Amino acid sequence: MAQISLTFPDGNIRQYPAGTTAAEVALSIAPGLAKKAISASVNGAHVDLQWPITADAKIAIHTMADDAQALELIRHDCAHIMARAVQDIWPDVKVTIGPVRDYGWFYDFDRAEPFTPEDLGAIEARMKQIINARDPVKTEVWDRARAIAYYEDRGEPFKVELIARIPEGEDLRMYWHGPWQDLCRGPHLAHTGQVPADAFKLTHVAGAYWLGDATRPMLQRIYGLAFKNRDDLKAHLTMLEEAAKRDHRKLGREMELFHIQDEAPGMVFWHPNGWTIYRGLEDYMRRRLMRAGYKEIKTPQVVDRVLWEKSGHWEAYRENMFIVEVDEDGAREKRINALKPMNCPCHVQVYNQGLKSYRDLPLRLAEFGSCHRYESSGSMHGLMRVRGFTQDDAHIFCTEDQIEGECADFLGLLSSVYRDLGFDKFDIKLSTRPEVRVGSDEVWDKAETALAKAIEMAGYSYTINPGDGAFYGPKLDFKLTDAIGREWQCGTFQADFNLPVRLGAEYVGEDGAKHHPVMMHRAILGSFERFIGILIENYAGKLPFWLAARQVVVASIVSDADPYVHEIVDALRKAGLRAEADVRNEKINYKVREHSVGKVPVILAIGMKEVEERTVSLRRLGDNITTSVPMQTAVMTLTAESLPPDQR
RNA sequence: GCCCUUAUAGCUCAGCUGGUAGAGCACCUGAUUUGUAAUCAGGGGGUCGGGGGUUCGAGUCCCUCUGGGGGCACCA
Repeated sequence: MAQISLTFPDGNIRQYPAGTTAAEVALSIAPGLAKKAISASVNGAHVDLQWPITADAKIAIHTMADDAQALELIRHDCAHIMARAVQDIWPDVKVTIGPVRDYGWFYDFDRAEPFTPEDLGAIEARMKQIINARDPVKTEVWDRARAIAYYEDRGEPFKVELIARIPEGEDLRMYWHGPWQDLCRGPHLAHTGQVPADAFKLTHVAGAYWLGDATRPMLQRIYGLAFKNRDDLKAHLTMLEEAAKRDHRKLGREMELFHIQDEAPGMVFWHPNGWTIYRGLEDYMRRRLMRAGYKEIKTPQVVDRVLWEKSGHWEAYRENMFIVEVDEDGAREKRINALKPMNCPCHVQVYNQGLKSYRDLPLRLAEFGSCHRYESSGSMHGLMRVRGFTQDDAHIFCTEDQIEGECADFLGLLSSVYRDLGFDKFDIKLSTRPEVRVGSDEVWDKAETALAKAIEMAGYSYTINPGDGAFYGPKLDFKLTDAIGREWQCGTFQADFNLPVRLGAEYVGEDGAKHHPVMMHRAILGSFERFIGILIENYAGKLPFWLAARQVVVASIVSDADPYVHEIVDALRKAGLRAEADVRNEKINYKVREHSVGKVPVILAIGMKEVEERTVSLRRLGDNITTSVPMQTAVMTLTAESLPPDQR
């Protein structure tokens, strides 16, 4: 039998007969390792222990100590065990697919009746029985005809369709968890008992389209979570509870920031507190943009459909536009307008006023543009996805040669803004030319290279999404990471070779001829609504002092202190701080609690001692220590702290 | 838009198998002048998201519309 040589992580090389399994390799090293082994990596591919190794390779044996591999196997086996449990209980349910995802897995089933929460309990119980049975996991490679015949015979049409979608020449692997069988590319654990019986949980049921295609049947998806041990599961559940406490919809109500009501779904009613935050953020962005050489403009919200037809939006996005009809006296036809879904066509109109020279470029037009999009009912979510929103939008009209410089400047601005707002980490994704596109290959080459080069020069790394660019140009997407590790796509920088041509934007070049500029669409926050939602969740409502709606509450302890309380509030307000007096007839405990719950960063408590000494008792949110400071010192300190980051 | 689910006082929630609604907080009034996360007492407040139906009778069952939530699809 032919020999193969396997290279271990420590550099050791050993010879084995071809077809040796990873289990046999582990046993050849040490019986202890064989016992602990759960899977192996062969040339970087994660495979199960039964996998025959047929050629020279690098190999690593994994144990439960290898988190990434262990969790993948546990979650993947959970998916199979759950599917088996479901078919044990309801034999007529059809199975489809069940991948590992996030902190667990899901599995999609075809079943006439949806699963109920009680069903989940029954499934969990059955899963535990399967785990405790320690059923062996077996695998075999089947040929297509046999696999198709098998599934047709068993009445599993989704599996038959899956097989048809697997490329010819690729092995079809069958897995058995005890008597239950599933088509799967693996890898899996050696027996069901290796899945910790107390470290998984079925969380919820949801509908999901077969193959993610809205024209295909809707399946019943069950989501589950799985970890290596009970404590990890508990820690994750606790984390989820913590995340729920940060929910901006909940905090938005508690902190009296905004509300949304039935008569205007997806539209925000900003309350005084919320609007203060909004304005703070807008003022900050305006200063940053002005400093970076942008010119602010304001364009109409209601625009005749003619413009949207010219820009191409009418054809592509009419379904998602709010239409405004006007019945003008004597007019044969109603005039049809649309609420603008985006600002760019209007910005081109501003650009088009007056003849532009190459000397005018780059021209950076910014707008806090109020846009409306008729988002589908199921997609709306608090502030995160709304129908009426305001972008920190701008369009840079420039030449192809200026793309790189503009991109570099934009990167500098974006990273600085994110840092100021408390986000130190963000990822960049470069999406390159799709199959269907406008513009010559030379222009695409130039633009893609310019974007990549600008990122590299700035010292950032990026990933490429090949073919994911818009038809009109390549783009960068920026995803920031929040305090609890969630990612939010906010910033974007997109080249557009199309719209300037469609809407006739031109400039006179050095050569005296007319050219179309490139238009760079760009945003840093994305939408103010959504970004404020992200800020609230990132800070769990405890916004930085400069953004907090109510910065200071001055609370009296006895009513004899009221005049002094008002004097302090006046002094703070005169210094530009957002301060309020609380002279209600309540105990200081009550006031401290209420304003702490309301996330007020600073509470000044005032009793007779403070009145006599002309001091304040200062307490910061989250601390339960108080310090006694002279009133004037407190005003000065807090004033300094209240400066936005760009003004310090 | 699709699947599931949900909609009871300002908020959070209770209301068994159908017989015309309760609690805590909030609010108002009074007492209390209080030292850093909820002082005590009293009071007002909802016809149960809208519409339709079944029934002698519906918050409670059915249909439908609207909104919310969890996902899927969508996201210029």
